[in-house]
Amino acid sequence: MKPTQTGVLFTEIVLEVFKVGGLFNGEGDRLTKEFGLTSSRWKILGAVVMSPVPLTVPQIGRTMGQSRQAVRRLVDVMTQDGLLQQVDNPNHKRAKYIELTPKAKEIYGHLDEKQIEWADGCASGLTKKELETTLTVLRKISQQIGN
Amino acid sequence: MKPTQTGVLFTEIVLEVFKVGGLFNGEGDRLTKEFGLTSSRWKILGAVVMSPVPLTVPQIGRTMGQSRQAVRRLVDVMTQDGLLQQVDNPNHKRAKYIELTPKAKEIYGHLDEKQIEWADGCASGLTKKELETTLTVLRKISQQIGN
DNA sequence: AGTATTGTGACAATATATTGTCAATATGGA
DNA sequence: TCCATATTGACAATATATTGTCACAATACT
Repeated sequence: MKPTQTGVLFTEIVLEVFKVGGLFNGEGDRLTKEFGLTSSRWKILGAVVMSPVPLTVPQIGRTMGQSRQAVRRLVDVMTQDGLLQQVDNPNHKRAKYIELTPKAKEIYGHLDEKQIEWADGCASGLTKKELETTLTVLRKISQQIGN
Repeated sequence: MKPTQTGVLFTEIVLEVFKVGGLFNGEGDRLTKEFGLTSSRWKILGAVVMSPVPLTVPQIGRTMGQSRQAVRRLVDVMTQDGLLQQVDNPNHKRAKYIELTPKAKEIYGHLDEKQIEWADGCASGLTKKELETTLTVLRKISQQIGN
């Protein structure tokens, strides 16, 4: 079987996504270091902050495209570290709602500032249209694969 | 500080890259399962196959945007499994060249077939132009962050 | 109501990956 | 040549993440 033109392009995108993902993780670690966080823990905070409704651990996992066990572990560590609270969920006896502590909210605010500067820097040299197309394509891929 | 329009877009792309990366990894694991491989090990094979010149472990790492230690570990395991050979490098006493064994070459061929079908499926519904823009943007990001 | 299916926490095993350190090897420049 | 710097393998510690299993809780369906 011969690859189609778009198929080849797609393969190259896959490899580049892996690479860029690794680089983003490194950048996230760098930005969060002064607050004693990591890229992964920051992402947990982000998922909780962004959601309009309170989230449980498995829901955070689904938002991030990760297993509930991976999120479970991070949430437990971050609860120990005084960044998250697990509060009762009236709709479910076992699955608690996850909330940021005041300490975490403050840190998240600082990080948001830094992240905005960083993102602006990264996005310079790229047009709005290019970025929109990229986001659209990535989201379509995400949906197609299964989410 | 207020985020720029492109900055916000960029942030969304970051999150989507993480998600899609995870999904790609899952797909890679699925495709390679019947050959006893994983996504990560397949990527090692790909890096070696694609390169026009023989590569050392750290060079594979740089190609993939990964630490040499991560690649080192996989290469050692795969050598044990009879997939890779580490041959003398006339230019360096310690850093050997990494080669595929015949067994690995055969598996890689089969995987390439499967991957082409998969990529074609994923790319359907996306135009060539969209994919090209996406690849270009991701590569620019990769370069900008530092690679 | 009763039952089958799904979702969840807890726990364990394993895979993947980064960071750090040290000694040996290369490399580039005075 | 000599020396400072960078690269590499070896080893260790730690972080991240998936898969699997089990018991319990919630849900859907009859």
